[in-house]
Amino acid sequence: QDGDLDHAMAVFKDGLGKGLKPSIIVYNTLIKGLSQQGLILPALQLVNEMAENGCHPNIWTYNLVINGLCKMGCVSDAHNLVHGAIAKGCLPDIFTFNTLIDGYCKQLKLENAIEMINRMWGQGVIPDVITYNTLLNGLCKAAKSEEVMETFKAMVEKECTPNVITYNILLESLCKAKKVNEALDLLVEMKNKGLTPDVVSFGTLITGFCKIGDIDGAYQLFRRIDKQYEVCQ
RNA sequence: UUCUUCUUUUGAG
Repeated sequence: QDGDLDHAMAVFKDGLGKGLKPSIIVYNTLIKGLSQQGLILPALQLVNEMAENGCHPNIWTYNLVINGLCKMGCVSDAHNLVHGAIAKGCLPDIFTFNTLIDGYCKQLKLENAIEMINRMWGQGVIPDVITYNTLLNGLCKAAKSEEVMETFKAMVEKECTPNVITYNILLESLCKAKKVNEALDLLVEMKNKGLTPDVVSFGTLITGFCKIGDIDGAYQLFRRIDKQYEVCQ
């Protein structure tokens, strides 16, 4: 977790040398660390070796490497690894799909992202709030504000309940389209839905007001943060 | 007593 993989690997090898049997959790932890640092080949090497020590990679194991690849922007490699996982009997789960969808969205390959969502339905994996948030964020970053709102409606129709992160993305999308007043309305709407705007909600709005040069509006929002915390405490 | 996925804000050019 601190990113000190050299140390972690040293301890791991030391344990192996002393005849200790690693658990799959130990493997997954190491694979996560390696993958997050972009050390994909060493990570895959562990994936290949672990069976020898009685630990068979599970879908979590593959998800960690898939995530590492996606975060590096190597989404097609990630997609290939999904097929590798399937070949080893590990079926993609909601995490696999959400990770890949985020990878495509971060590359603004939105058609690919949407295609993955369709494929999820086909495989009986139901898109969840994270799936929709991920796609909404991709559409937002691509400045497709109309499609953001359409997708938001679609998720509600599919009985997927938006959370604070959903609204934060919508707020950013509206701010990006310079529709700050609609964003303020949305702040009210989220409260009506029982959701409490958080520090990201306000930060997003304040940035939006600043970008259109409305410093007074930004400052008023800033002062509202204090009020909200007074209510909470 | 969590091994995996989603949101805002930064600098330089």
